[in-house]
Amino acid sequence: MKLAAWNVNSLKVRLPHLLDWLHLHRPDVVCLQETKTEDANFPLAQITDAGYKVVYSGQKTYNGVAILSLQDLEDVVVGIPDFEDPQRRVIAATVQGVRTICVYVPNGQALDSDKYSYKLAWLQALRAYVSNELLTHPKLAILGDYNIAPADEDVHDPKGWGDGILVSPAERDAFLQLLQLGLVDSFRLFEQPENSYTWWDYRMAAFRRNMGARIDHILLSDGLAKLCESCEVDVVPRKLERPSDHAPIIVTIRV
DNA sequence: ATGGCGGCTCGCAGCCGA
Repeated sequence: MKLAAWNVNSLKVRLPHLLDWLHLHRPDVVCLQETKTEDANFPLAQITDAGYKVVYSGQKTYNGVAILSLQDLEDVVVGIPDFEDPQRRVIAATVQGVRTICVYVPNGQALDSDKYSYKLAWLQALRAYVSNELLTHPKLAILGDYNIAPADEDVHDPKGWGDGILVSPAERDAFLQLLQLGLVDSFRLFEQPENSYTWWDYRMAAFRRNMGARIDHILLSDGLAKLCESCEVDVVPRKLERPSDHAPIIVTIRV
């Protein structure tokens, strides 16, 4: 079973890339972030024609998440229960017994911004949600854009990033607290190339120079982690014309 | 590095992303 996460930065613009990628890799489940698409405008026919079932929660301009699946999507939950949030950042569904939570964690903008406090509060709410989900779902995967680089090795220039957004101690602590619920960062289960990232700024030829950050993650419960056979970043779509600034990541689970 | 890019909006400039 292949599960993937991809921040597409506008589903409308990236639909051709996504469809090509679906046909090439045939992942069982794909979690999309930053669809930036209202539900009424979701490209349902194109996704369905590609052989995928899909659930989504979107809005105009910002945010928006979706889960695509070859098999049925059951017990769909939108948002974080008991957490008021007008921003469409979370959707969950069960596929073949795997509870799948698609997340688009707030960016935070800067440490002195209101958006940063929102990010930390949001992560706290996510933690409570996941903690509860683990009680009933031993096979749990949380896939998406976390907007957190967990360690210095996850940014191209740790000194340059300092304690800023994406790497600040409070954000990294929030990420660690998620792991401490009984989750693992699937990427680090395996030997990986040095300087592996999932996002590169559009500016400064950052991709060509591999000036990136690893901020997209697939966290697995212990029950899934022991069945996990691989985790890889696919940088190929980042090389296309008009790419998303994020690359997709894929895990393979033995089922 | 903090800008440069790119996507968005009842746009024609400014916000936001990361």
